[in-house]
Amino acid sequence: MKPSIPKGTRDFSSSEIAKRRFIFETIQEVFECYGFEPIETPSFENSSTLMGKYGEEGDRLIFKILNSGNYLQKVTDEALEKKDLNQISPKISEKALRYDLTVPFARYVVQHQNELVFPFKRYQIQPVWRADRPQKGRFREFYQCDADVVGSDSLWQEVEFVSLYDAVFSKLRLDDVVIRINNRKILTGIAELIGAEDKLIDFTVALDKLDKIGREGVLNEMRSKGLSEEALTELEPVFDLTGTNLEQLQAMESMLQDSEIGMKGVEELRFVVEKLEELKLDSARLELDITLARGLNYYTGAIFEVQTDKMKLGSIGGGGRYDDLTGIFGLKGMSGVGISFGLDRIYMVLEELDLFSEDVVKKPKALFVNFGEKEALYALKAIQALRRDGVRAELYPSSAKMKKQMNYADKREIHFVVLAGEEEMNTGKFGVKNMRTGDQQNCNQEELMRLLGSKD
RNA sequence: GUGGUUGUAGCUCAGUUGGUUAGAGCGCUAGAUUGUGGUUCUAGAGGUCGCCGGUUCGAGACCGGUCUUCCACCCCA
Repeated sequence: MKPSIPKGTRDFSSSEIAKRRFIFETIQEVFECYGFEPIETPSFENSSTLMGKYGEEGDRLIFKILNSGNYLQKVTDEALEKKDLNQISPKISEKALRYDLTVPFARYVVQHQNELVFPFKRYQIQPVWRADRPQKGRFREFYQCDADVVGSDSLWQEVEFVSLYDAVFSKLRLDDVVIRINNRKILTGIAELIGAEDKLIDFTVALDKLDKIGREGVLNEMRSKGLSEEALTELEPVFDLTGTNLEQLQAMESMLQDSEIGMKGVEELRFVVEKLEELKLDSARLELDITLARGLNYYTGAIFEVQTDKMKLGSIGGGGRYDDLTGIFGLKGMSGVGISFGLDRIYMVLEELDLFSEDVVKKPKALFVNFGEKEALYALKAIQALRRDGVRAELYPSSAKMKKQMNYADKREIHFVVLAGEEEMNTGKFGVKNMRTGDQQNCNQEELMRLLGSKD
């Protein structure tokens, strides 16, 4: 049997782990700096918790877990005969793998509402699974790093999240990141204005594709979804928006005069944009984009999407406000807003741009050559002392040929090889070879500690 | 879910209109070098050609199916 792993999953080498950890730690540090506290939820939930929360498309992409035991027991012969999946699926599968972190979080908030202090700020860094077809930057198992606040409808939270995005990407030295921002209320307002409220989802999904399929493409898609020519004509000004964020908002304001919800959206966006102009971003750019829609249908206010033009890849982060996410689990009137970082895509970008510094990968500092039982014991005494000082040191496990041991050190890129044979033992010395320069010197244990204990 | 693409040694890949025993580079193991890695030289090991079926006297090559890789769409981080 040829060993393999499932489609869309990956093994990680130690150097990849080191780099991934660096990203995790950076994000985690910033999350905590902004006052978020960690939680974790199970990797699988009851199907009923997840199903129906991500739209029809989402349901298809949820990994369902087959019941244990005789999972066909509850299925009627009739349903089986007809191969009626909608009937069979819920009977044979009652659990499903986590599809994102937001819905489990909503469940968590409702379930633990009495123990939480609101506004509740949590972050969560865990893998999620999607039964998607893998392609560039798209995996079936990947990590999301989420931070959300529930129990506050303050727009300052939106301001904080944009600032948080900026802080993380600045720390990762990934500059020229674009944070696109929009507000669902504006989209609703536009739909209202052109008389397409009932087709809000189709409308926003089509509009979102503007940069991909162009103006005509968008109009065609809207036509095919049943929007009237009249509506499309009224939409024209949206495509012609230009100028700064505030100028565009100005234009939207005059356009949405007759839509109460639209005006609310403009007002909200203006608040966020204005405050961030005062506060200044470090390296990211905040860009108002009226065409930004994002598929998830629970967003009701601000929506964010983070992209980098340094690499052709989907978004590396996204988020938004949802006024009633916990409502479906029975807790009404709880507004939440949150953002997510796509770790795996950020990794790809940093790798592509060669932004990982070399020292994220921790190599052992010293390998002691094994010359035999007595010498090995002598070496291990020094190794123990080094380890107490936090120096990564080890002994070659067997007294193999010198060439083999040296070769081993070389391949693992170990900085120093320490040689202590009979002669060194008798004089209490150690031969230390620097594998990068090839220099070799004799020293006593004290000097050895100083040499290997130093930075690099 | 739709369309395309890929699969030959551990890795990267050659392999002619179908024709004997399927190759190269790198890597690996050993030796040259019994206390010194990288460089060099020599020798060696390593392949049911993704899998199943079909066409043929004969298939790594052609046909069908299936799995896999990567890419695009849908959708998304």
